[in-house]
Amino acid sequence: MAAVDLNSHPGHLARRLQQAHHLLWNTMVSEEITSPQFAVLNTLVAEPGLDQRTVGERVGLDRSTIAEVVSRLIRRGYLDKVRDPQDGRRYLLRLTDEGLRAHRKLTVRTARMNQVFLAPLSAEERTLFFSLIQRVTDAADELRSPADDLVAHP
Amino acid sequence: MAAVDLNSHPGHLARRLQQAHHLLWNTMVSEEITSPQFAVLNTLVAEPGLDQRTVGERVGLDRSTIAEVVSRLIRRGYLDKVRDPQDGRRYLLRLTDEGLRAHRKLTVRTARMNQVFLAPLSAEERTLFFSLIQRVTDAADELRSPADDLVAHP
DNA sequence: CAGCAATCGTCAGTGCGCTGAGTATCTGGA
DNA sequence: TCCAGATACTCAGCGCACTGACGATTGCTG
Repeated sequence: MAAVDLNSHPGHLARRLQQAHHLLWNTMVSEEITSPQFAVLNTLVAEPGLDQRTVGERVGLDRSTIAEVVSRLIRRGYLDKVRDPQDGRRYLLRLTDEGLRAHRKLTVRTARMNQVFLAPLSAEERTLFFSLIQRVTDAADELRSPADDLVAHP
Repeated sequence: MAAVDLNSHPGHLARRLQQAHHLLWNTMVSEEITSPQFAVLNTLVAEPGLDQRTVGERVGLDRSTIAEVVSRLIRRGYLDKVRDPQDGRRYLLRLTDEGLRAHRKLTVRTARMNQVFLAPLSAEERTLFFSLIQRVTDAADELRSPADDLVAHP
């Protein structure tokens, strides 16, 4: 009766999009390393020796989740974790050779997968796809921390 | 060095979009009932007495996950579950009065939340947003079960 | 310089999401 | 009629994701 069409609910669509992606990732990229794990490796390729919290911030994972992801990557030998001698609260993260090799292999495969995933869209549509999602996400993120940059002098 | 821009990875963006949505849902809709739980309630408003597997199919949850979601909804008194007298393998699901009330309340709130969530987009952009995501998702889903409808005579 | 607030990380608890293995039930064909 | 395959559900195991509470370390300030 008063039921709603879930296809007009962005949250529902976001979930389905992620599921579809997860499926494709598993078949085309890796069953070992997940997409968030790849994101962590990728961040550490760009900025080796980053601390755990900052890595989490770069890839969009909270302190608890990044801890779990990192511990799995360490368990599998892709990462090293050492205490920061300058600041005993921090752990500094660095890729192992194995981790670097894994990142190289996965970079190729994810590129292929993204091609397949985005195949239904034209070039302009892909650009639109990215920018629409990013605008919505960024706006929602700012609702959490309203105008941090304007409060540099508290 | 060989690091990639994660913002050109649809999987990464999908995850961030869902996170942003989750955040807004918690603050604007409910901390009790989650978005997938609402999807289940909504499906049963439209089609009361559906069996568990079919509900899962409607909202896009596999057999294991729908079982957990349903059990939580039952525990909180929103759902009833009875064996199908016609087919002893099935469980038939039905909303309680409490479940119906919850659905009504959440319908209003989700509508408000979607307004806020999509606020950065114009009307045409919203339409585009929905259709782009849906086209990508549908295409990926078909890679799993290629042309089921053409195999009606195996 | 002593103490207190901020910061980094861990842990417990809850919930979503998937696969693979196992059980009960049903259905169609030899 | 009986059994072999399909179907519905459960359970165990893994992984992502968040909050709130906690302990350790640091750094600022009185």
